[in-house]
Amino acid sequence: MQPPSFKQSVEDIVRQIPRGRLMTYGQIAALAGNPGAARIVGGIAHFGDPQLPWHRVVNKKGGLARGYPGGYSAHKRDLEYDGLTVTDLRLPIDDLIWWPEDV
DNA sequence: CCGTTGACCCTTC
DNA sequence: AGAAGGGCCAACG
Repeated sequence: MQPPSFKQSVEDIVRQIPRGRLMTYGQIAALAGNPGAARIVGGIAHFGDPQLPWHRVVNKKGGLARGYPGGYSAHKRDLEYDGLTVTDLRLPIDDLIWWPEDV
């Protein structure tokens, strides 16, 4: 059987991000088998499955997503709904970053 | 098949 | 500390 497409892998990973935890685009890309394809993850975020918790995906700086529908406010609100605290459009990713292995 | 695109990342000024 | 540029690679038309 053929390996799942990159897009498929990314969506599968995002789906597993637990509430209150975060992952970076580059991190997801690497787990999906393509380190460096962080931009692709962003593209999937925009055109991929809207049901997935994309609000738990942030960039390496811990900053909110640029093209998030509704803007930073919407993204921030969704994160706070997960119990997180957003300060100045940024997050303490060092403490919130999550890896599937942490399960 | 080829060119363009992008919710990024890294190095450098 | 912030701004600018180049690189990266799959998806899409």
